[in-house]
This record gives sequence, C-alpha cells and structure tokens, in this order.
Amino acid sequence: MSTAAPATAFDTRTRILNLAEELLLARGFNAFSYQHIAKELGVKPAAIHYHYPSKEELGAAIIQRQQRRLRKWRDLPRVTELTPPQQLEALLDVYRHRAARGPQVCLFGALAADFLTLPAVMQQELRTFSGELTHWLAGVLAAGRADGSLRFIGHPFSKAAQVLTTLVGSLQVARVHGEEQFHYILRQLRTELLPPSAA
Amino acid sequence: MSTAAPATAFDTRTRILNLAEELLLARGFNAFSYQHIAKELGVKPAAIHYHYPSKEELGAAIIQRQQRRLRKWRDLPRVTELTPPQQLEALLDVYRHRAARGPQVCLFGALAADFLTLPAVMQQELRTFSGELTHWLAGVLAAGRADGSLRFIGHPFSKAAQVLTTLVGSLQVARVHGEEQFHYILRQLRTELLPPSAA
DNA sequence: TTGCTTACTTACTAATAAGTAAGTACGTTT
DNA sequence: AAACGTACTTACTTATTAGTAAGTAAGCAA
Repeated sequence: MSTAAPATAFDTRTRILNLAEELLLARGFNAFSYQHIAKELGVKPAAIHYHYPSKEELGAAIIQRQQRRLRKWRDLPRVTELTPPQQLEALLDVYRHRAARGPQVCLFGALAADFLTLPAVMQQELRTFSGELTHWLAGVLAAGRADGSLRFIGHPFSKAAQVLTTLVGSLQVARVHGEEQFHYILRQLRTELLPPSAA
Repeated sequence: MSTAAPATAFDTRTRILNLAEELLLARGFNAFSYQHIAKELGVKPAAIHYHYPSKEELGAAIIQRQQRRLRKWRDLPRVTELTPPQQLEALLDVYRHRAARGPQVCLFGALAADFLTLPAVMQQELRTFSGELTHWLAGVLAAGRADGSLRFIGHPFSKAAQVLTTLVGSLQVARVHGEEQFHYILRQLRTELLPPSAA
C-alpha cells in the first residue's frame, strides 16, 4: 500500500556511503578498503569506483554529509528553541549514541589520527566541519552563562574547544576501556557545566 | 677522549624503535611500513624484520618502552617530591612538548583510532599503560585537593580520566587546527584546576 | 527497433604490504 | 686457522591496495 520503501532499501550509492562511514568510524581511513565495502554489499569493488571514483571523493562525501547533517540539525526549530543546557544535552546525546554503538568514535577522532595521510581536500573539509561545530557550541555556552543556566570560567570559545576535545577523546577512551569509562567522563563534564541547582 | 657515544649513534635496534615510534605518532599504526623505516635508516626492510620479526612485536615494543618510561619518570625523586600542581604541570609539559613537535599526537591517541585493527597483544598493553597513567593522575589530583592546591568537583578518578581524555583530544585538535588551539585548551584546563590564588 | 544511459561485472595493472629463506661479510671466540 | 654468532642483503612469495578499461544486461526514449 505504502509508497515508502523499507528502511533498508536505500539506493546503492547511499548504502556505500553508509557503510563507508561505518567502516571509517570503526577502523580509520587507512584501514578500510573498497573491498570491505563491496563484500558487505555483495557487489564488486569496481561498482564502488563507479559511484565514488576515488577514495578521496568517498572520504570527502562522508565529511560533507556530516556537515550537512550538523547544519540541518543545528537550525531545526526543535533544536534552536531549546534552552542552552538542553542544547548541550542534545549534543552529548549524539556522542552517547555513538558510544552505545560500540566501537565507533566520532568523525573528528577517526580522521585526526590519520590526518597527515589524508588528501588535502579532506583535511580542509574536516577543519571547516570542526570549526563550525565549535562555533555553535561556543554560542550555546555563552548564552547559557548569560542566563545563568550554565557555569564555567574562561572564554566561551576556549571552553567549547575544551568540551569538544574531551568528547573526541571520550569516544576513543570508550573503545579502549569500555563504555563505563565514557560515562564517567561525561558525568564529570555535566556536573561541572550545570549549576548545582540544576544538578 | 670521552667514551660516551654521540647522541645520534644509537644502535640500529634503538634507531628502528625511535623511528617507528615517530612514524606511529605521526601517521598511525596502519599508515607506516617497514619500508618507511628502512628507507629512512638506509637499510633494507628485511633488516627491520631481523630486529623485530613482526609489526606486532614492533608495535608492542613501542608501547612497552613508553610504559617503562612512565614508571621510571613517575618514580623519580625529582618527580615524587613535587607538589601536586607541579606534578600536574610536569604532565602537561609532556603534551606541550609533543604539540610543539608539530604533528605528533600521544601514544594513546595514535592507537585508539586504529584500536580495532590492532593485534590483541597491543590492545592489552595499551589498556595497561593508559590505566596506570590514569591511576597516577588520580592520586595527584586527590592529594592536590586534600591540601587545597588543586580544585575540582567529583571523584579524583573521574576527573583524572576526564583530564587525560582532554589531553588525548587536544593533540589531535592541534594537528587539525594548529598549536594555538591546543594552548587555548590547556589554558582552560589549568585555569579550572588551579585555585584563583595560584593563577 | 534502434540507440542511449545507468549500473554494474570481468579482467586487468602497478604499487605496496608483511613476511621468509638463503646467502654473505665481518668480528669474536676457540 | 677454523668455527660461530651478529647483522645484515638479495631475492622471493602471497596478499591487498587503489584504480582503470572494456564489456554487458536492463530499462527507457525516440
């Protein structure tokens, strides 16, 4: 009856991108190959090259999609209308979700380690993506401190950089030491940022 | 006259380990090869295999050496006799040094991204190394809060995990966004941990 | 029905990877 | 002088990598 396709029925191009992203976050850019994707998808490696001629383009497409998602999510009325603490919590949820998915780190954490081996295009796109995220969080923190709903010392931009840096690291720690360790770190972050009344 | 060899005259085995470590921290475990080391050293790849039969053994040797260095440094009278804030500062100096060396992340940050592709031996050794470092820092933080020289909320172990996580991430951020960004993050860390009187 | 486009497969290349086996040059010991 | 261990090199194998070129089957358009 429904004209909507089932959730698994993405077109090949999208399925490649999904799988490549999953492999990237699980294994790093240099440790996944067109063969991995092809085998999992039940096609030949050349089929991946048809959709994404080079690995550089595939990698860039992954960053670009995350960039689009960030902008879309950030500008959603459902998100812009939240209070600063709620916006912070919504951000933390993104990382909690990754941690719960087991061995996935975030895009930044996956690419930063391999950064010097990445094509220049991907390096630049990662900088932009990460810069925009930091800028957004700095705004949230500044607003939160202004209305008394968040507490921290120092410049909002420095604090935003520090919080995001901690989140990047926390998913790597989760991979090595388990999810429990990740939650200790996040609890510490929340305890510090939320004023006692709200905790 | 002096019987001491010049600093560059390490034996091949040590030079291999030095170079492998450098390449690991710059490029990640999967993006450096026996060929890279051999070419830089002016020998053939098989010579590397003579000293370190497999890449797994080479990688494990790198972690083991860092582990030995950590224990030695931590137990040095010159270090144990420092006050907690000074011990913290000494730890930060290790990371500052890496950041200044340009594109090097820390051992944990380099291996965590590739963690799922690492041999089991290396995974276990990284866990031990990181666990010991966290344990040490937790002790420093607890002592510092007890004598009023450091301030933070929450459990010392949680705070230690968070601080180290931030340091792991900060070197990755430095690689992507430059050293300046790294110093913002470290300044934020110090400002929060050192009580106003000491800042 | 002819021709074009899409989405592939088959079959390949060239480069690089880790790892091995056999040989060699040199210094030390016996 | 003979034997041995150390520290390699040469020459190789097997596997995997990204990437390419040519062919093909199916669907749609003119």
